[in-house]
Amino acid sequence: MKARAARTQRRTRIQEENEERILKAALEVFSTHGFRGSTIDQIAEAAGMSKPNLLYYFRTKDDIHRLLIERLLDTWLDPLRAIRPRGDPLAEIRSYIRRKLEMARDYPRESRLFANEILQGAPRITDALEGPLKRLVDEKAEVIRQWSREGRLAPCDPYHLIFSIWATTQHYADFDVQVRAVLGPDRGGDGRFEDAARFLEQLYLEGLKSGTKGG
Amino acid sequence: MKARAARTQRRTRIQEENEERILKAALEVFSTHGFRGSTIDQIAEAAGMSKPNLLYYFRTKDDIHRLLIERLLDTWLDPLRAIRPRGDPLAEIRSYIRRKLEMARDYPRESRLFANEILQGAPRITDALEGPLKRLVDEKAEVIRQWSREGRLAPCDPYHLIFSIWATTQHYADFDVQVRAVLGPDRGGDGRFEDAARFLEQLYLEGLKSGTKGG
DNA sequence: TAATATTTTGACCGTTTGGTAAACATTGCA
DNA sequence: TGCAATGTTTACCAAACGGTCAAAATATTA
Repeated sequence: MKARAARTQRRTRIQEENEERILKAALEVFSTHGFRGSTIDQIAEAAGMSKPNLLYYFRTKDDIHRLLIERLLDTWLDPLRAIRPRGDPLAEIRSYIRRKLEMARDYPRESRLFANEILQGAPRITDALEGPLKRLVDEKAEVIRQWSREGRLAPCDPYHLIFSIWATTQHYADFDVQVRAVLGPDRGGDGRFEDAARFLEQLYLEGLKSGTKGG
Repeated sequence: MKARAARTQRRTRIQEENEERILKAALEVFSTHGFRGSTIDQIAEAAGMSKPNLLYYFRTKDDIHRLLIERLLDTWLDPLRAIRPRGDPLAEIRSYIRRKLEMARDYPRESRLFANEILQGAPRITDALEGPLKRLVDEKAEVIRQWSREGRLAPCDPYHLIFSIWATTQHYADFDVQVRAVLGPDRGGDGRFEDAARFLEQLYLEGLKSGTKGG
C-alpha cells in the first residue's frame, strides 16, 4: 500500500510526527518570506530532513501552504465568534481586544502568514474571505449595531470598528520589528503587550461608551 | 563614456523616462509579490521593455528595490513630521489621521511595499527604523506626552497611540482585499475611506479628549 | 526471523531565475 | 553628414528551483 493512500486511511506514528515537524517548519518559513519567497529546501532544512523526504509527505509546496492556511482560518476567527450578543457591550469589546492581542502575542507567525497572504492579494483565500468571513462579520456587525440602537454603545460603523480592532491588535505581530525598533530595548520587551492592552482598552472604552455622539 | 557613469553625472531624456517607467513598474510588482516573489522579467514586462534592457538601467534587482524603499521612507513620515506641538492636540491628531488615511488611499502600493518589507523582518531597513524613524517618533511622543501633562489630552501612552494610528490607517491599503471582501460591492466602493475617516475620528477624538482618566 | 510495508536518500531532470557579453540600432552633436 | 555616445536586442550562462525516481535503509508484523 502506498503512503499517499495510507495517509488518508491510517497514519503511522512516524507520519504524524514528521508531518507535524514539516508544518511547524513551514509556518516559520512561509510567515517570514511569503509563499514565493520560501523554498522547499528551506523548509526541509528547518524541519531537519532532506527535500525528497519532505516531498514524500507533501506532494507539493503548495499543498503544505494550503494546509497551513486552512488550519489558520479555522481558529483565526474564534475571538470574533466569541462575542456574545447578550453580554455587556463594552465588556465584550474589551474581551475581544484582549483575545486578539493574546493571539498576536502567542501566534505571531500565524498572523504574519495571514498578513502575507492578504497583502499579496489573497490569491488562495478569496473564497474564504467573501464567504465565511464576510458572513461572520456581517452577523457580528449586526450585533454591534443593535447595541448602538439600544443606547448601550455609542453609534458607530460596526464594520470599521471591527477593522480597527483587527488592525491595532495584529499590528503587534505583523509589524513586530518596527514596534521593537521604535520602543527600543527598554520598552520593547515583554511588557509591550500589556502596555498596548492598556492603551487600546482606554481608547475603545472611552471612545465607544454610550452618550457619545457618533455617525 | 559609459551609461553607468553618465547616470551619476548627466541624465539623458531617455534615461530619465525609462528609469521612471521601471520604478513605476517595480513598485507595482514588488508591492504585490514582495521582493523574492518578484522577478526581473515581471518588472521588465510591466515596464514594457526587455530584461537586459532593464538591467542596462539598474544593475541588479536589489538596486531597484533599494531605491524604491529609499524614496518611500523619504515621504512616508511626512504626516507625522507635520504634527505641530503648538497646535490644538485633538485637531492635530485628527489631521494626522486624515493625512495617513489619504496616503493609504492615494499610495496603497507604497504602503504595501513597506508592509511587505516589515513583515519579512525589515532586512534592508533596520537601520532606518532604529535611527531616523525612532528619533522622529520619540520626538513626537514627547509632544503628545506634554499635551497630556498640560491636561489638553487624556493621559495615554503616546507610542501606542502612534502605533494604533499607523495600524488603523495603513490597514485600508495593506488589507484592502479583505476590507473589500467584507464590505461587499456596495459599501466597498470609494466611500469606504470617508466612512473610515468618520469612524476613526470619532473613536480617537472621544477616546482621547481630556477629562478622561487614563494610564 | 523472514517477508512486507514504510521511510529515507542520492542522483537527476526540466524550468526559472538573476545576470552577462557582444552585436546591433539609434540618437545627439561637431 | 559622419562619428561617437547611448540605447536595445539576441543569445547565452550558472545557480537555484520544484519535483521525480529507483534504490537503499529502516520499521512492522506474521
